[in-house]
Amino acid sequence: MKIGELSKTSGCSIQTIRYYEREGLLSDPERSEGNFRLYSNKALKELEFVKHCRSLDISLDDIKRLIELKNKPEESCSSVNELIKQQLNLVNKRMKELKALKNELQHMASTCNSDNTIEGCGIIKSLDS
Amino acid sequence: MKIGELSKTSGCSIQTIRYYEREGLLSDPERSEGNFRLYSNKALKELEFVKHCRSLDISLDDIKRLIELKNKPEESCSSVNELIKQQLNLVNKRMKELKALKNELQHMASTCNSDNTIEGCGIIKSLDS
DNA sequence: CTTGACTCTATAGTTACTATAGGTTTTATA
DNA sequence: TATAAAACCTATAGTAACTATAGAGTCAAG
Repeated sequence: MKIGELSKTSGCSIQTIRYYEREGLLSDPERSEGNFRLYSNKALKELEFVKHCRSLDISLDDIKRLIELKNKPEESCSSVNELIKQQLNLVNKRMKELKALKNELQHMASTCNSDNTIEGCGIIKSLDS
Repeated sequence: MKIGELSKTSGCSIQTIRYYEREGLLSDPERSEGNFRLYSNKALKELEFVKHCRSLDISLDDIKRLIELKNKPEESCSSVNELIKQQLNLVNKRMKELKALKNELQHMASTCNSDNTIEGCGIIKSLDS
């Protein structure tokens, strides 16, 4: 299939597919006589792997590492595990931050009386302090 | 005070301060004879306002809007309230995403037996599906 | 009067894409 | 068969919010 079809099947934009290729996350596809990219089902699988990783917010660099590891099936998977754990740490950290953030925003919103002028607005006041 | 001192007092890097100035979030400071930026306490307050907003993940564009609103003390503060509510929505949305993400990552981590080879690694398997 | 710390501007790099310009190839229609 | 439209190509620039660098000027201390 050509890139347009791969794009529709995978849900990745054409530009993103070409970008992943440039970044070395997808293997170089065959080319038609007119230099169009030609993809197999294997290529679709590769792309879906990347997509799945991205949906877990794994960075492109880390995805590259995972792909390399995938290609060494005899090695220990402890590095894969390590990577996932680190990702989990990142997520946990970000969640904590977001919780604190949510609390402050909620508190701020509660201090606003919409009939007020900005002069007396509790939100602006709390941002000022 | 000069930019170095402002940087230390505020905890913002010198580059960030200059960047905020370029972006119109800080008013243009006085300059010394040798063209060094000279800041007052008012400037420090301005910077702290921006910093506080950023700690709430409010975008620079939105901060600009808040600053404009701050300078119209007689207007209704409903737009300020609206902005904060939208910010809260963003945060809530992101938190939901992160929760889903965390669940999947945790599940994945649990399928890994560190003594395994990558061949049999549950993490890679679930990323593949 | 020189050294070193500080500051200046302008520019490029970061992440993960998205968008555009300008050109080629393929496919569909007249 | 001619041509127009759709799909594709590469290369480059833009996005957010900074951070880092190069190369130069300024200022205080010894």
